[in-house]
Amino acid sequence: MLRSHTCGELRAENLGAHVALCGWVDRVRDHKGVIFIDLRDRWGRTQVVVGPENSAELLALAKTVRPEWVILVRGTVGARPDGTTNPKLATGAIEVSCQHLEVLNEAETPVFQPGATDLPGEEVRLENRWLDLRRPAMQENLFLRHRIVKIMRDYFDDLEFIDVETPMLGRSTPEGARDYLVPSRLDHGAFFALPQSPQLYKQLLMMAGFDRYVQVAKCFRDEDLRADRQPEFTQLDVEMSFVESADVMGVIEGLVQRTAREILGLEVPVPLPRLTWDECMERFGHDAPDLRYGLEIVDLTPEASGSEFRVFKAAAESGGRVRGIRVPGGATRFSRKELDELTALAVEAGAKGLVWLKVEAGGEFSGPVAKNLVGEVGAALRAKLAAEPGDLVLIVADSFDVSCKALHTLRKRLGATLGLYDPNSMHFSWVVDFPMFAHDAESGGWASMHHPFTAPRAADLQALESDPARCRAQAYDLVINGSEAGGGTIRIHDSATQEKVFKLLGISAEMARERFGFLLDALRSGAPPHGGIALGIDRWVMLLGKLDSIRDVIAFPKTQKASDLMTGAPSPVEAKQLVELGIRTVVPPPKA
RNA sequence: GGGGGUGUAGCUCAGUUGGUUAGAGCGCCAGCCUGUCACGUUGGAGGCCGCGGGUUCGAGUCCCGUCACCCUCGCCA
Repeated sequence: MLRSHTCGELRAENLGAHVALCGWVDRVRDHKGVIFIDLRDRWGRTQVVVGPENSAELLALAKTVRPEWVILVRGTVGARPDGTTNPKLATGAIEVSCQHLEVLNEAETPVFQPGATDLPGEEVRLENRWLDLRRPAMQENLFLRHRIVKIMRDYFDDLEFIDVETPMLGRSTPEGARDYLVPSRLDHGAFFALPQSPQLYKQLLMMAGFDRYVQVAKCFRDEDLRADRQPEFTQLDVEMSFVESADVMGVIEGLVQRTAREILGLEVPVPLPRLTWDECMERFGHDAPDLRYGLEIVDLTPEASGSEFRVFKAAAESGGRVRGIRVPGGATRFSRKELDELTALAVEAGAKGLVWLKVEAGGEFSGPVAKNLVGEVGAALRAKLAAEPGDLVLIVADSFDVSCKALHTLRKRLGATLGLYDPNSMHFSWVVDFPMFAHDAESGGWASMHHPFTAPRAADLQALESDPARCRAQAYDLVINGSEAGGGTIRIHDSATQEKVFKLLGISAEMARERFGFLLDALRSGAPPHGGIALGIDRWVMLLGKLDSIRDVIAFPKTQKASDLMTGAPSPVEAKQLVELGIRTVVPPPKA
């Protein structure tokens, strides 16, 4: 070991100790006769002093040192003179009086200094990720990630879960997200797919009798990216045998509790709040609502259908809904321009428009369409909304889906701009009883809401074929602050039900046999009831770290176009490689 | 694929109505400086104004196209 201590551990107790420190030069303050070097490593920063008591050679050498050089310093821990201690630094009471300085490696002037105050743009950070990762903030993020994953592993180990690795090279399934494909060299024209999740493998591990499985699993989905979505991401994948929904949720609640306690010092009461999917859509318009604030959606369809107001009437008569949000005290908080912006938001979400109404001191509505909502209809609406003078009311009249989308968008915007919640607060909850199926716009048939292996509620088993839309799944999503932080289901454990579901999804018996024959066989070979969940580790770390981007908790993330600015991946490959794989590329001709 | 934002010195940014030689802070280089910690101070170097085309006497600025990055809708079982 080249060093005796790290740059973060020396304190007044170490006074007089002879120490050796290694690290990066964070900053140099050259006062000619005395030179201060801030030495930085993973653990912190320590001030090194070269002064008049040192030889001219050492002083001269210290003068040449530049930021980001890697140096070794030997010296004595000394107290800083009165008035020169630095309370901002953990090591600020002491300094190391240098007796020996060795340059382990010089550094070219860095594109940016990790110790600088202003953050470079993300493009520069990603191109020079090794420099970006030297920044204490980024190191903190990765330490946090490590701690969270460690808690997860310990927690499940305590509960006798077994960590099993599953293949990266698997079989492509056209359902779900787009696959990342890997060509087979030994079987030209055939491809592996990288896992979207280890779903089937973990189910097979249950059928193999492992009972409790856990894995920190890398997953791949070739879909467009967002601030909280990367093409490759990490899930804490969990599966259990002989369980019902409540058992899986209970286990995860224990993990939430332990993580919140150890990471945030927060006591989370369990069981966590549970909302059904239907309730979520009615009250919040979304299946992962942020429950840190109110602004709940109120259904005004019955009240509005009695009105002569064309917009409301049309929506109600065509089977749509009239729904609104009351913004307490909102009447005076929004300018006309801001109300226009809210309208634009609603329109962007698919709504034909937004009705906004202010409740005047006299109790009447005012606003562009208020004249349509006078008298009894207006009174009924206000009563349903519990609207009081000074309130703002936003109403969307449209199909249920559109009203959900528009009102959810508005609710989110209002919650943030009105500061209705403490951004540092954390709220955990469950959303349960998801529909089994949703209409698939592409095929016109049914598509799995979760995945094709999800078990319906026992009560809905009969409705599976007669009324699929009504079927609810034994599914549960963990929601943190309006973010889907995990989701799971109880799985189908008998082949008959599984075949029924495949059929409903338009997967013929032959297709099912070809793609999932092994699963159907395994289901017939003594499959225990089982279920599980997958937690999005990247999102957990982002949320617990109160960060805005998933990229800040991933060491080497990709851009929105799924490229790696540091390595240049993806890149063209040599023709020889393609020949070996039996692949010919079709590059679109350059535009004229 | 759609909508929005950004792109000017190594970094962060300013740049007026189209007008002479494109600026600032930080960083870099050099000088001065024995207690600083975002050290101070003096001087200096450093520009494909993302790229291509156009309009114009004249373009960082206006127009068209294009690329990259970010946010977002679709998409993400």
